[in-house]
Amino acid sequence: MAESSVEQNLQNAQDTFIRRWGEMGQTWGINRTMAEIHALCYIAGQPVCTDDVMERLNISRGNASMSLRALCDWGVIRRLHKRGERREFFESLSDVWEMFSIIAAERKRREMDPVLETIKQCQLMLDEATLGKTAAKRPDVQLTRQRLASMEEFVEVTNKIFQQFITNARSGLTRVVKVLLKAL
Amino acid sequence: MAESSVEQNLQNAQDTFIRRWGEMGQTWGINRTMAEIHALCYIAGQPVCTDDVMERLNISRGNASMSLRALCDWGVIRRLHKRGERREFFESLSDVWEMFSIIAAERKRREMDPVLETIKQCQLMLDEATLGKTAAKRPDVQLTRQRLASMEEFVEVTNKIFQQFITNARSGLTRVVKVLLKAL
DNA sequence: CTATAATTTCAGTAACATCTGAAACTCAAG
DNA sequence: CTTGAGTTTCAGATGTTACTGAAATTATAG
Repeated sequence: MAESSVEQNLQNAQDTFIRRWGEMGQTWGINRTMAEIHALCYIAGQPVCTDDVMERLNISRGNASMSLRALCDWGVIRRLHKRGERREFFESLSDVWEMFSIIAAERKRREMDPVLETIKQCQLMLDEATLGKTAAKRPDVQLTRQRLASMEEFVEVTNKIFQQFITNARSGLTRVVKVLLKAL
Repeated sequence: MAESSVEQNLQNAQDTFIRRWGEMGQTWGINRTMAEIHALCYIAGQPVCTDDVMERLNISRGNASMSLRALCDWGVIRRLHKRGERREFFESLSDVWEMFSIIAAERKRREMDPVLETIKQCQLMLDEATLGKTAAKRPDVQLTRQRLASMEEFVEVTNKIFQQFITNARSGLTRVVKVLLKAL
């Protein structure tokens, strides 16, 4: 096969992947462009510069700059200086598990922890010390307390699972996964 | 404590929970209002009608109607007729694990499965049969193939874990979780 | 059938998120 | 210092999603 055609096939395969990753990101609350930039850095497998991103995804310099910064803040890509180059380059982490772990940690901190705190707070509003013994026994109060407790248990367990993935990302994640899968 | 005050405390605790749940939903790609309606149905612990939802969350009839329907479509709340009542009521599933499992199943189907399919498709574009033996050996092609493979493995494993949660939601989820937690 | 309660639909609007492009800034080399 | 490649910032434009309210539809009771 001719050189140029190979080039094109490669480009094609990468673009297909990038698009899909962007779509998925969107439904998980990450904006399409950011997800696409990340996918590009990942699939390229080598450092890319701002202009690469702009051309490849057809976006403005401003957008590229802001999104690249945000991805660096998340920690899923890294800034990289090349000797004798004025431009900055960016490269993705190569370990998918590590990327996942970084994202999971952040989302746990930002979303699950606050929910847990809120539930505890709600429970406090409805305990005997606040309402008095008689009021705390009302069926409607009991019901709400029970639902809060179930939800708390759920979030608590999910939290622990997340935590395990996070702390085991680098070294023994495969072990964790294997245990889980074998047990099922 | 006076009756009215108890009422108010209960309302307050519920509202706090509802708000937080709505905020969390938003960052997970579920719109705030839908998440809030679901939270209301869940925390109320008893059937609520459209007007309850409208008053409690201060939204229009149209919005309430559409969102309630969507939640029914998801399967996390159910329509309910009361004898001699013209209005329709809605109640949430009470088992948090079951709700999670329903949502997980749907998201797996809608988001993870297509990603897997796309990755396989990309790999096909870059295999020997398509590119020829020489081209397939180019370092850039090899690199992309390697990255696709890593990502595929990750999604595949995640998929299996999801699947296990889904199929074990009703009966033995606690077992699954226990095994996982003990192993960590 | 008619009257009426409840629900659904949807066009228009409001609110929000994202993106652009140009100006301001940074910094290394001369 | 000056120059210019490279980067960042942000006001305004654009695009997207969510919401309202009123009209159309459906369902129930008499």
